[in-house]
Amino acid sequence: MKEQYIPQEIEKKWQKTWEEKGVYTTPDNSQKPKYYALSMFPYPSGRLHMGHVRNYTITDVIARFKKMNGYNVLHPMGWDSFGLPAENAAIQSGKHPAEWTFANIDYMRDQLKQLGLAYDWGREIATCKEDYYKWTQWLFLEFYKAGLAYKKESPVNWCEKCATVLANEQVIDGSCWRCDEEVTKKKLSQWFLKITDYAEELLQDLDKLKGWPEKVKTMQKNWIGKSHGAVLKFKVAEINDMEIPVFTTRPDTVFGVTFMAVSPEYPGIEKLIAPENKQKACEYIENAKKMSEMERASTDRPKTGVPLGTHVINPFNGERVPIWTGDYVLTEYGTGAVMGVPAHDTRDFAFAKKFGLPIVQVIKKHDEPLAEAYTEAGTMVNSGRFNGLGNETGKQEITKWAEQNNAGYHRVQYRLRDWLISRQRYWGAPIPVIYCEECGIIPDENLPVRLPEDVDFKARGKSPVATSKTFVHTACPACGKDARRETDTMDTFICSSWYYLRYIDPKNDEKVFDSDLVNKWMSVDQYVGGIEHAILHLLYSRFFVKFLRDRGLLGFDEPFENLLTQGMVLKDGSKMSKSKGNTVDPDEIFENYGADTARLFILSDSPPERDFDWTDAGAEGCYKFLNRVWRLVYKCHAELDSASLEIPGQARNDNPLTRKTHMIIKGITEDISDEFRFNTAISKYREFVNSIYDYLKSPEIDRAVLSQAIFTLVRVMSPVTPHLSEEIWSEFGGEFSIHEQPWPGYDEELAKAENVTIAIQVNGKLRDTVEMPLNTPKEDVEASALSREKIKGYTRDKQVVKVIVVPNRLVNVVVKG
RNA sequence: GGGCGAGUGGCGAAAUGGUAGACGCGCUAGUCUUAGGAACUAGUAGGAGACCCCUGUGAGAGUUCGAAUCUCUCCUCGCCCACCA
Repeated sequence: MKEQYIPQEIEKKWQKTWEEKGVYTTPDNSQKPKYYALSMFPYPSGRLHMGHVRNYTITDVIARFKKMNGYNVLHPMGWDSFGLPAENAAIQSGKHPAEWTFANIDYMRDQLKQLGLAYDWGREIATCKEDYYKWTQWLFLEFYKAGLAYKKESPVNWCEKCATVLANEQVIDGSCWRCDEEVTKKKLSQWFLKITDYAEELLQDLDKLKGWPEKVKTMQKNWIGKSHGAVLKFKVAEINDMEIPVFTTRPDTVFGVTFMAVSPEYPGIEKLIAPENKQKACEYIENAKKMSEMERASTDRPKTGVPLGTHVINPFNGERVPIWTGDYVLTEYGTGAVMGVPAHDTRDFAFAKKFGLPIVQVIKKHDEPLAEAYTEAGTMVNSGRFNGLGNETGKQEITKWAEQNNAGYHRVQYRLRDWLISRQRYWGAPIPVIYCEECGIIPDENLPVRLPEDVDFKARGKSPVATSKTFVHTACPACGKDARRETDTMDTFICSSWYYLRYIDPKNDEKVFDSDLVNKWMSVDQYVGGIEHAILHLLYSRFFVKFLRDRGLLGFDEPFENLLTQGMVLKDGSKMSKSKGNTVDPDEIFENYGADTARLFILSDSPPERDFDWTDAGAEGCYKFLNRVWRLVYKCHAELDSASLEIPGQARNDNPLTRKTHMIIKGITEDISDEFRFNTAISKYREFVNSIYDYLKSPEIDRAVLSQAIFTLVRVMSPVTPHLSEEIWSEFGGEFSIHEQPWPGYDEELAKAENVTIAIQVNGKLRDTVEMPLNTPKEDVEASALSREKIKGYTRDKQVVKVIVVPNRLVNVVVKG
């Protein structure tokens, strides 16, 4: 054995050997129970960052641990490789997006290999490759055939900088999720997926996801945004046969309506404008259109609006109230119109105050006059026959009356909108449809519909695909006449909504995947990734699985059984970013310390869910620890006995190091299997190393005990530091590979200390401690505690009221006087 | 404005009703050394200091024999959502 720990040498060596021997190739047919460990696959941006390192190390340790615990583990990796940066790089450098993307993939794959990740590379996929996007297109057609993919003209989110539309989920604070440009509204004809058909199930099934963080479930729940209420219909006074339906969650307040407000984009709003209000109203509507999402959405902006000069009739009391338009009313939610109840809605209150509209209180709890909108529960007043009802009962009674009198109906409303999937970009999967003058929209079954090469990447406002001379014009598959292809591509989130299914059957060129095989492997037992995907990717993937189940392709409801959302990697207390100049380059760490140090450190200081602060000193410290382990093994390598490679047996239980060995195995096993507490598991590595060093100082050393301790150490370390462990293991004749050995077991009895320290409290304050054998009977513990000199000092002249004994832990003597 | 999470040494953190600060970083002193940012030994919550002792987990109250942990009120920070009727 070498005296020096040289990670760069041993890591390269073992990476090569593992690959050659196919240690991480996952068989589909195995007697062992399956375990699917999955990291969120990366966008091939150029090189790995520390967030990737953390994500993939966490999953890797889980995968290795499960494998050692007898599972047939599937742990694949691939590339979310369509997307805008490749296209921007093409514009800047003149390289084709594919060239840029594949170069990045090659570099990053190499980095992943250097990290020593146990991937089955035979299952690698890239969403930008034909053999993958062919099936993305096929899935689109499934949606189309099921009537869940449709084209519609509507106001959509537009990012000028990216020159494309965005889904609602991709608009963050009124800005583009990718480039931060302010998002504007544009009216365009676009493709949508009808995710709203699954709103209720997506909401209900959150309850099934016991292994998901509450936080993520809450975020999805809020995003889906289910609310119960009623649609109430108000007739327009001036126009026969025209009515304005409103959605409200507070039908109980309908007697408090003092105005009606419609959004500036309300369909048919022109008809509602009286001639004398025309100029002002049109001006206001025009203005609203020009405003950005950001401005529109701002809550601290004062309410604005103009009266249209027409009125509606309240079906409940026959009152005539004016119709206004105001940009606080959202076009896309509910019916695009609201009934104004200033007394019981804060927004309506602000609106009414500003424009001097009446405020009529109809829900009452106390007798004080209203200084602001009263939104709590109470009793109905000023509400005709409904007076005196509690407002919850009132909601039902009002809705019932509306239904009986054709004035409205109960309604469940969701906030979730359909998923806008068209993108006016090149580097994505083309939407496989053809437009024919005669036949209309015809799905193109001749897949893949390949991306053309003859395009102008600098095209703005339309997809670069549309500039291709060879792509656009085609023959209609139905009638053979001239037709044109759809030139938009799909949102890349479509590609990432099903990739975990393709890993299971990555080479299938007959089908999207073999359903039996997928049903066998799914669902993903442990999914690991960043919280930033809490809504977007995770919601879309759940939707895909439910849809594919309904198409008969899948036999389960949810893709991800357990979800771990890892925290960010920080440096000096803030998020690593190029602009702040506080990034750490994984390559540098590999070069200076090796992958095992990087892996050890990124897991060691914080639990995986929490943010992790990268410090150079901490990385250095982990490197020193691995050197310390190496030195320990080197120091006693002549003593080590390869007959003791097996799991420590029950012999020599009188030896404290044997007990420690069993205790450590138990502790680490529990830390990792319960909640992936790698940080506390790693602290036990150190504790164990310290104990072994201490043992070396004892006058007599038992070779078998020492050997068992050291071989146990490298085995429990092997998921975290695979190279170092393999090296030491093989050095002493351990069977190849250490990663194919079973996880060490332990003996419950031996994993307990012989003696325990019992704390002695008086009135809850610690006063003394006493060593006692494990499981000493209560009476003996009590007697010995009371006989201690120090305790006698506290009980003298006082009355002992009671004595509480917690076995193997403490004694609390309660005294009075 | 709403929702969720967190607040413990100089720092990362342990402990989820039972001895607060495991393990580590940093720091202090020492050993070895030409020297050391290497290794090893000892120490390290604050106060007081030979020992005993007192105080201490954001603030305050409560439940309990016993609270970092449970309950209530408040403060601070972080994240998510946000004119959703």
